[in-house]
Amino acid sequence: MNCSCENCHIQAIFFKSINSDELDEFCGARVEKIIPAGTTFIKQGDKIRSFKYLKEGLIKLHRVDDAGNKQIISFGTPMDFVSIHNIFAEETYSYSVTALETSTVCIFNIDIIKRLIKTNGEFAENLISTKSRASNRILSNSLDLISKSMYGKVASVILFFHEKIYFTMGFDLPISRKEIAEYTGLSIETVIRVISEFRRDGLIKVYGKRIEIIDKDGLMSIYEHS
Amino acid sequence: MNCSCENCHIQAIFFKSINSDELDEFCGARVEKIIPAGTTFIKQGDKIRSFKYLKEGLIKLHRVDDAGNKQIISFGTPMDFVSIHNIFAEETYSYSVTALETSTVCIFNIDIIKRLIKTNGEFAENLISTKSRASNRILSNSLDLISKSMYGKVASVILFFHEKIYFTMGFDLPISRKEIAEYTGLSIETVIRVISEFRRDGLIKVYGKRIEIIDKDGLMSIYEHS
DNA sequence: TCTAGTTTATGATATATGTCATATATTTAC
DNA sequence: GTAAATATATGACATATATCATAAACTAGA
Repeated sequence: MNCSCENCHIQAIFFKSINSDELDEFCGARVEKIIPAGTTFIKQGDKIRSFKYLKEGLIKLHRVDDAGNKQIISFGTPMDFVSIHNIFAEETYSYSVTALETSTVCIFNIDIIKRLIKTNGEFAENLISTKSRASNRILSNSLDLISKSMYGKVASVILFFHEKIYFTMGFDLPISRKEIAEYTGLSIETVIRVISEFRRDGLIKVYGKRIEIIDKDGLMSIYEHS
Repeated sequence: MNCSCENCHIQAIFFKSINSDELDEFCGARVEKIIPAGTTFIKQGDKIRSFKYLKEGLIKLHRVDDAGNKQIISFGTPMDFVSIHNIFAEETYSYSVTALETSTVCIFNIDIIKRLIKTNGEFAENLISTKSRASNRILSNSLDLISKSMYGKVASVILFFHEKIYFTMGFDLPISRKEIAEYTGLSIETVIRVISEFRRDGLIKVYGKRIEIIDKDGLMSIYEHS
């Protein structure tokens, strides 16, 4: 068992600073796990016992806030290092992680990561950069939502899946209207109504979860001008 | 010039891992600067040339988003390390920093920090923890705002300054109604109206910027139940 | 195949929030 | 100290958004 997977972003981005001895130690303790869509494989409140990396698939970060409201924090692709947001700050996870599509997760020994930080300065620097960029991205998306109207919020979700995940004009939304509501802070009915309005205005076509973007400039203009 | 300031959080929290030789090198290049209230000492888009730490005072992080809207990201006390959110992720700042009260900032050579990360593993680990906790706090506040009504949003601002900054029932708000609007995503008029309503309902007393909390439980209940 | 549950959808209506107008109070610039 | 700018405040009104009700479409499981 090693880390020689061809498409592994960890290798490309994260461990360019690791020498082959370190890589062997690191990957010797690696476990690869396939997570079926819909499975919650990290639970808010659980003790952090390992370092998890999304090798393939699509996941959502979500939490229950102090008032008991369910809330989606962000959506993640293999470019994101699933468990890095909490791992060095807290003993337990402050969010849950659920697979939206069948996903592959690599599970590493957390002590080896911590030892690497201490012994390999370049690794530490790369980890800090990667972590910073990932959390800046999440924060920026969250801040965007605060100041936008329901149209801007829903447009931002559609554009996110188009521009960051699927890259095509037509795609199947991997989340329900209810999840869009949990992400944007809108009510379900408002989300559905805005989608219907986008459809009536010829911005998108909708067939259940299937979305086809017809007027991308129009959507972007709505997103930008709230 | 050294780092022997008695109340320095950097020493207590951040540099417990630094030996005296490293401390000398680190602090030899330190510059201390007094920032008058209202001064913007980090500007969004500026190249990151130094590592800045808030020794004393109160600051706000703010940005102009892609659509050109002014937005306040968070408020910071000396417990926050001002420039760590961007420093290892980007070449330039993605936010501005302005003093809300007269503040003292310690400015360190950024290359020395980067060298310390590479040569001192414990320092690197402490930096990662500190940074994680700070950005988790900011994100959590931002997520809280997304799902709350105007009452919850304004209550959260009042409770923040009471519980995190001044600790007394009576205090002077360090920000204007307009800034509360920029932080919460509400309009100025809505912020003013909600504050007036809290006053009429006997939750707070208001004399311009002066706030006195009369019914803290009531405020917290509003915050929690939206 | 049927039933129960969930998801999507829409209308009617109530409430929350924004916009525009205006007035007073406060701060800033000269 | 005065004028101009900014901040606070409130009313009237328009628009955005939530809530409640209902129904059709779509799953999941027996």
